[in-house]
Amino acid sequence: MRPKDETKREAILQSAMVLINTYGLAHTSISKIAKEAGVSPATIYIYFANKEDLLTTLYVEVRREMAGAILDSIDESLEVVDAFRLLWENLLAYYLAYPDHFVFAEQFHNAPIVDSVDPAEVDTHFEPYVRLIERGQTQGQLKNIPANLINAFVFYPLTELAKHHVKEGTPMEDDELEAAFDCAWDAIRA
Amino acid sequence: MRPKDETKREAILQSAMVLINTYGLAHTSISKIAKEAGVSPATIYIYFANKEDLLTTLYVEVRREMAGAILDSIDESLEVVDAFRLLWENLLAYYLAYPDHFVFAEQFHNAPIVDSVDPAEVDTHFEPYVRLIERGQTQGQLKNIPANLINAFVFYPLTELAKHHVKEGTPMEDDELEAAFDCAWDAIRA
Amino acid sequence: MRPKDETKREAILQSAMVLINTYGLAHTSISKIAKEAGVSPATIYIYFANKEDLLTTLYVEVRREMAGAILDSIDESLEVVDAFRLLWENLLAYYLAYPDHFVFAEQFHNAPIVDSVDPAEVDTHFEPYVRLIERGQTQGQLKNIPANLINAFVFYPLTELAKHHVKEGTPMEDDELEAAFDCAWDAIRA
Amino acid sequence: MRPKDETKREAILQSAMVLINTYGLAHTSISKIAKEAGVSPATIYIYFANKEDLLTTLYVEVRREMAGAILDSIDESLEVVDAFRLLWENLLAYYLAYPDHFVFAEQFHNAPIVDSVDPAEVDTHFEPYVRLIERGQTQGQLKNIPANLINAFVFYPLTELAKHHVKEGTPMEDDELEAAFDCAWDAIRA
DNA sequence: GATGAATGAGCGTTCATTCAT
DNA sequence: AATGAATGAACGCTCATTCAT
Repeated sequence: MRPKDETKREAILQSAMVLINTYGLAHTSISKIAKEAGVSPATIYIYFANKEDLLTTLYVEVRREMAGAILDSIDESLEVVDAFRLLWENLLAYYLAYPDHFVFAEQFHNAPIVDSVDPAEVDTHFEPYVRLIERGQTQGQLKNIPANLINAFVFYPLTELAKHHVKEGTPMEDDELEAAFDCAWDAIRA
Repeated sequence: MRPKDETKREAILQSAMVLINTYGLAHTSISKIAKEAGVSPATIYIYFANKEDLLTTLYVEVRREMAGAILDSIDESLEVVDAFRLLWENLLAYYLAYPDHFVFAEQFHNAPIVDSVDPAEVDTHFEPYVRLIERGQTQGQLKNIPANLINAFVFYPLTELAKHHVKEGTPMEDDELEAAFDCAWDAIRA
Repeated sequence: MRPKDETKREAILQSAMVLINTYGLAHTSISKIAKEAGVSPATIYIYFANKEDLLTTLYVEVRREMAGAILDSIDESLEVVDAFRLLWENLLAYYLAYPDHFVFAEQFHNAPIVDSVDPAEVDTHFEPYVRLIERGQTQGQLKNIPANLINAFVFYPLTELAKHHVKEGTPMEDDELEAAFDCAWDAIRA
Repeated sequence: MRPKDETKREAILQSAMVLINTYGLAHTSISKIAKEAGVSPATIYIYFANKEDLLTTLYVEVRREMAGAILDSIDESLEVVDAFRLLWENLLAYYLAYPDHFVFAEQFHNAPIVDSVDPAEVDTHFEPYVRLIERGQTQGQLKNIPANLINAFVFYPLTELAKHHVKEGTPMEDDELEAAFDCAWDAIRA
């Protein structure tokens, strides 16, 4: 049977994310999530098979949303550098709108539990990004290096910057964003 | 009276790190650490005030060791680019020798518990690195951008690469290292 | 959902009282209470916030029951001496029926934990007794002394006698009861 | 071998009493007593066989001191009523000087652990008191009732009054003492 | 005699999960 | 679908006691 109340499901996921960001995976229990979401602990088991399922589902959905927000406006007609630039700005806009998503994704990504997520489930959504890199390399605009290296100089530095500003509660200034993009682009351009 | 057994303290810290890397902060309990270390749970409380103290102590010590291994051979007589290059190689050597340290530090760094560590306790040990950046900027070899930006393009990408290879169990090839350094240097050089 | 099982709550309170009377406050743990009551330790926390809440609740309920049993039949139409005599007999009957209550109340009353009970919660139920003393003093049948002094010569001696007989397992003979009442009345009468 | 440092033994007993009066038997551990007394937990086991031995020893010594302070000045040349009056004043003086002793003795006396004390060890010291009662009864000044009844109207009421004033931190006024003695004497005199 | 180190057992409490309604 | 009741297992931590010096 299909669950009735979609808002309840969302409340559970959202509460889990907030608690995990605030107190950590280790101190976030089902009953606390239930209380925060305003439902019974038992209700959570109607929407998710168990705690791990809840957490990994949350991670996959967050990653999917992030990928969509960042990549949806990227298309093959754009110059590679402009595509990267757009991607960069999308990422920034997203982090401003949903800082929680970044913080959660980073925590989860660095915990062993991430291994219980099928990488394909996440990777699929980043497919346009992979194609962008391939195009940049074929066209000679990007260094001819493994994709994960490109990754390491595009996503992680910005993610790190974003996290830093979220934590400090300070906004990211335009010129810092500009400088950061220059660094990233210098790092990977041919 | 019996003197404190320093090897016991080390066994506790080491066991904690291994378990946290394997099962995560959330699934690493005092009694599991004790069992892994071959001591009684009560013994842990002779060496550490409580679980948080144990974890933060572990983090600070790991960071200190990392800083030492990476920075000790850096001195002011080196050209800036050579200093960065040396630092890069030190980092790689360290990660090959102590991959656990990287994995643990990343997990801890991305969990909320990191906020209970006094940043100064960690930052002090990276002071030589900060001075290196300043020198590079005064001498015009580095971009004139905030230190945390430089950071974001030097440490995090390599850390990320290192983590990736640790997880996959694959070695990092010389040419990948070379390519990665080129990216990093291109990112930050003036 | 399942409704709360009131018999379970009672079993917990009763088990706590029995164990405390037998082994003392210091040696009565939640898990022992749970075992004695035939429930899980966790179940106790459905009915009580924590151990202290369980103990103080037990004390207040015991005191309330004692007050009811002793004072309910006292009314203002009785002569003061007859009222005291009736109270005396009620007390005796109650101690014969529920010796555990006396023993527990005394142990609790003499332990520092009693300070965490709001005195008002207990005192309210002894209000008729306070009024009886006031009446006896206004009518000139009782000595004009503070209420706690009257108390000290009415309740505590009998309580002590009752405890003594409970402990020894001997019954209180009619003539001892008679003699005891005479002492008490001689102590407080004008 | 005889323990060397008598002050250490006293410090342990005194610390135990203070902690038990403040936090209760249930929350007073050997290691807390040791810390309060400024010794090692292991040292306590040089002076006492185990925790129970420490506690019962403390109780017996407190009772002995109380008996001595109260009864030493009583001798057979005194009129019975004067003897009771003197005893009364001694008791008051003692409670003013050592309120802790009263509070501890009452707590211990009402806990099941008291059963592990040989009553004879305590009763011996109250022998003069028992003889006083016998004399009073033979001479016809006291009611002809069991000794424990006399007890119940002499010691417990005053003890209760004393405890009350200790807890409230208020002094006992002369006239209250006077009134209390009158009550007690009226209770037991022939 | 005196100590701090060391411990297995137990503490009060919360956990993830299931049950009964 | 949704709930609060219920639980055995596990949590972080402290216990009374002993060990090694």
